[in-house]
Formats: sequence, structure tokens, C-alpha cells
Amino acid sequence: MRWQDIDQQPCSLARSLAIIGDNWTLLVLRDCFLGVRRFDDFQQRLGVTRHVLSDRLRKLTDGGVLEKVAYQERPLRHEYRLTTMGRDLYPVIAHLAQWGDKYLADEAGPPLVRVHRQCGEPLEAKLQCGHCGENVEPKDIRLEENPHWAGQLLPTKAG
Amino acid sequence: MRWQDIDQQPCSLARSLAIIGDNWTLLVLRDCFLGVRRFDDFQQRLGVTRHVLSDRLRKLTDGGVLEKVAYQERPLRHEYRLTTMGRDLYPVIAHLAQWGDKYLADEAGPPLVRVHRQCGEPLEAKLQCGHCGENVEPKDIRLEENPHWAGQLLPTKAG
DNA sequence: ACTATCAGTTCCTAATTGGAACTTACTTCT
DNA sequence: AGAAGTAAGTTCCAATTAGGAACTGATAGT
Repeated sequence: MRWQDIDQQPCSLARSLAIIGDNWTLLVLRDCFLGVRRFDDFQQRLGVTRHVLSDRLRKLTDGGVLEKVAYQERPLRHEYRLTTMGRDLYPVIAHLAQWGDKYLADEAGPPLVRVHRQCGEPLEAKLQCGHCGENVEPKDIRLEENPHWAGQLLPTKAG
Repeated sequence: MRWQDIDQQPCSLARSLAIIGDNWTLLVLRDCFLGVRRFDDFQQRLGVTRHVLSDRLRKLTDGGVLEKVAYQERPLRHEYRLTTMGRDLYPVIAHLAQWGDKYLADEAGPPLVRVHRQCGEPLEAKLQCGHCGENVEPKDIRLEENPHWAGQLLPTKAG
């Protein structure tokens, strides 16, 4: 199977990755959350080649994560802004960054600290169940298959 | 800059993506959380070519996300298991899957429902501040730069 | 007229991927 | 004993993608 066809699977994770799972794309989104909006700014900060950046921005725009907004006429220039759909990816970015802070930082410590404005403390991101409010770990989750794809998604014990 | 060099940046997100940001790698981890452990099972479920799978499993193992455990001798066979470091990626997977459920599902609805055992309700993942317990959105976060990399990480207003 | 800005596109070479077959070390079936 | 099966890779080749640098086009500033 080719990587470009993974969006044809029913799995929501596979479909998400079809939009944001390419090399460089999550780094583009990191910069979006830092306020970067323009092509050349992304290019200089990331060091990615211009045609790869062009391709990734197009995929993000087509996927609904970013929108292209004109910021001037004559000459016409566009910038890229996060949509609501894009801003909803913040928990993914926050947890990935926190994971890197925990396991991959060097002696100087994490390069950025995310301070929660409301309480003034460094964000300690937790996965919380919106229904009962408890923190959630992998073992706390039981998977239920949508009958529409019964038996096609979960591994069998046999392998 | 080449993709293989992004782990040399101080950014924790870049370093995380150096381990898990490759195409296919997050789908390998999805299957790990579903209980898949063996090479051929990953290969059949993902449809990825065997040498790409081999490369990704090696990167995950070298990165400390998975560990190779012998499950039989004669002939010697190994399986891949999540480490504690790997299980700590669960919030990333859960939020990505939920995002796909919300924006990318088709008429039949999300293919899998993650039920929180403790409360019996479908997990509604939230990003929570571990300090004050409030839900967190992008606008609630203020970034503080580690002085060691002062001025090198955040974009300037000038561009 | 000359230079700069910005958002790309084009060109070429080098690296990576997709697909299929092959390898190694056993075990089980006939 | 010989043939087929299992598991975890490795090897080979053609096709796609990425990296690097230069180029384009519309316009503004000097």
C-alpha cells in the first residue's frame, strides 16, 4: 500500500495522518501555533525546501487545517492561518512537546516552557476523560468496534 | 536541512518527531496500542513494505519507544513491546484519533469507540492542566524561552 | 534603472519507497 | 527422509520523493 492511499482506510488515526502525518507537516503546525503565517518565514525557520513546504501547505489547506487569507493586494499575497479544525490539534502538539521535554531534552533542559495563564504554572498536560474528569491511561480504555466494520479493525488473538 | 537531522534542533517537538514523525511510524504505534507485537502482523495490518517496517521498528527501538523481547528460542524470535516511554505517547494517539473521529469520519461514524472503563462512557479526551485541573486551549498558553537559547526559538514580530 | 520582497515553480541529482523475491533457521506434515 | 510451512527479516530494481539552488512574476522603494 502506498502512503498516499492511507486516507482510504476507515481508521480515524490513518485519516488524520493522511493530512498531518507527513514529514515536516507537524513542524509546520508547531510554527503555526507560534504565530508564523508566511511562506518565507516557515521556510527560513524550518529549513525545509520550498517545494516540499509548498506541497505541505497545500495539503494542510486542502485538508481544512489551514486557510489561505490575502493580507495585501498589489501584489496579491496570502498567509496561512489555523482554522478551528487546526486549533483542535493543539492537544496533540502539546503532548508531543511535553513527551520530548521529558525524554529527549539535553542538560540545558526543555527549550520552551508552556505557562498556563490561568494558574501561572507550567502546563503539565494530562489526558482527561471529559465525562468523569479522571486522568486516563491506555489500560483504562476498552475498544468497541463499529458494527459496520466488524472484525476488520482489531487484531485477532491468532495474529 | 535534511529530515534526518531534525533531532539536532533544541525543540522538543522536533526531537520527538525525529523518532515518531516518519510516515508509517504513528500507524505502527497505533497497532502497538491495539496489542500487535510481531513483525508479520504489523506488515499485514499496515500493508507497509517489509524494509520500511524494519527501518521504523529499528528507529522506535533505538529511540526507546519499543523494546525487542525474545518470545522463543530455536529459532530465535523477537516481538516488539511498548516501553513506559512508548506508553506515554498514548495521549498523542488518543487526541489524533479523536480529531479524526470528529472531522474525518464518514456516514457510518467513527470506526472505533474508546470506552473509559472507570465511568463506562466513551472517552472525550481533553487537554487538562495537571496543576489547576482546568481544560486548556492554545490561547491559554504563554511561552517562556529557556535563556540558554534566548531569541533563537520564537519568531520575531519582524518576521 | 536597479535592487529588494514575497510566494511560489522549475531543474537536476540523490535518497527513499513500493513491490516482489530471497534467506535463514527451525518445526510440522506426509 | 523430504516437502512444505513459519517468522523475521534482507536484497534487488523501478518509480517516486526530497534536497539544493536558481529562476519567475508582480510590485515597491531608491
